[in-house]
Amino acid sequence: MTPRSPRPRDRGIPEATVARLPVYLRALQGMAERGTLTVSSEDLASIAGVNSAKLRKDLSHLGSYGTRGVGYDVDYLVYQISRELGLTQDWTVAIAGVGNLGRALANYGGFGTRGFRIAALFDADRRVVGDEVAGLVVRHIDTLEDVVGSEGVSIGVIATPAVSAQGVCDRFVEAGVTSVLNFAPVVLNVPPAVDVRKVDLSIELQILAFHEQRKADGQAPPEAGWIDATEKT
Amino acid sequence: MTPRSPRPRDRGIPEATVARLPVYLRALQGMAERGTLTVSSEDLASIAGVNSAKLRKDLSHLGSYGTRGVGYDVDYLVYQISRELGLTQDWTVAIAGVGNLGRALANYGGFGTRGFRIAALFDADRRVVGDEVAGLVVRHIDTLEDVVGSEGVSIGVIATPAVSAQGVCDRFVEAGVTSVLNFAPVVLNVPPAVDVRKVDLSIELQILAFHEQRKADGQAPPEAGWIDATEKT
DNA sequence: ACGCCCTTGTGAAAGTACGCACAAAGTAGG
DNA sequence: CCTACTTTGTGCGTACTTTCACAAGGGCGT
Repeated sequence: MTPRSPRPRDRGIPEATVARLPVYLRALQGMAERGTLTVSSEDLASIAGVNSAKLRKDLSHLGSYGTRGVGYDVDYLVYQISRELGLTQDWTVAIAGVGNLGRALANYGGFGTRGFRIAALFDADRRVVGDEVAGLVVRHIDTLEDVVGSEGVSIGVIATPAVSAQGVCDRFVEAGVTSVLNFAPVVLNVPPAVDVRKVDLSIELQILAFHEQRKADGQAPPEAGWIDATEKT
Repeated sequence: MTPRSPRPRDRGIPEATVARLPVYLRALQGMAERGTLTVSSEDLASIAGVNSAKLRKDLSHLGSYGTRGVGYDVDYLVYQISRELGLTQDWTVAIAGVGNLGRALANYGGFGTRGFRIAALFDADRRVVGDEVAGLVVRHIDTLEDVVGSEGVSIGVIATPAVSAQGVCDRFVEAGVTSVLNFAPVVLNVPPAVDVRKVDLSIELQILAFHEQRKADGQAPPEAGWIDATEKT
């Protein structure tokens, strides 16, 4: 059954909306810094690069925070979106893998303007362990369980080589981490209660290549064509 | 109008499918290296972390490359997906911004197992210009136009600070680049003929935080609740 | 050559997402 | 107070995506 959940408001915000809220938030924070007090859906949408109707529908999922004829109060909207995204509390993050990517992440100042605290950096390479990166001492990966437990890490970032990723992920999960951000080019296996998001540099490039090829196809005369192996060897 | 496009095959592959093809490709390349000859949609789907019906429908957009009762020939499928993604030709890439992230990208060996050639690295900081990174000498950003032209760069990667991103993007576009991969946390403005893809580290973390909060909400008793500013000041 | 079994390819249904267009609601000016 | 103007919030049609379920096709053993 469960005809109506007993919750006051239907908290079912669409995934697509959730993915755009951080974009709106960043745009709004920029406006707030510049002293803008209110903004219309039209203006904010144009800055965020989306359709204004979509923006309004997205925001309507959080509640009716706009004023008709005027627009949205910038500061208030920043607060509401932050709250919805869970940025009014601090999340503790640990990064595994201190190569160039791990360093880039560790130094990514402010990390989305507050909300995230990097508590630890891990690496398996003894030559790196002990180094100071972004104000933190790199720890050996074997201390992962201890540190995750004592620091209360809830988000694990994997910036290791592909072969180590699943192993590190398992250790994160075992230690109690329930969200993982994966930069390694592998599909991670996790229990259903754990969220994984993947960022894959080469996948993005390949998608661009696909569209790039399309453009070239359209402009070139249809003669050439691909050398198509009709035979399977 | 335009009831049927005059093209031989309907080349309209859904965006959602294109985004998954690189994942399948990587899984298949791994199998090929391990000597696997054929694979069923069920098995490949499970490795790629998707539903098997979805996998089959995705592949069906490329053509009927499977054999009923048997599965797909791994090598053949690798070739077909590569071809569709445009990886049978080489794409020339330039990276702007040689901080930690730019270095990580430059050193990302093989870059999706061939298909992409990094032709140049640019930076505005004279202390970095002249350094050798990943076998390339870092050039000053002011040589961007010359190099993009002479090297035939078609994909530009932006790994600069946010403030410089739009400027660098404009220069890329002006120099003839038609695809941009943006790692800076800004929304880029480009002409319609240019493709932009965005990778944003902090957005991904914020999405994770949202879901993390959800989990916490469900488990905690409904008492606490947020301190909700009912008044708009 | 036949029939069984396996796996693909796809029609159809269900679920999401998008964007137009407009009524509702608020401001501002007289 | 009333009218004109602005901008939100949303109902609705359309398009895309996912998933189910099964008929069609092909290999393999006998």
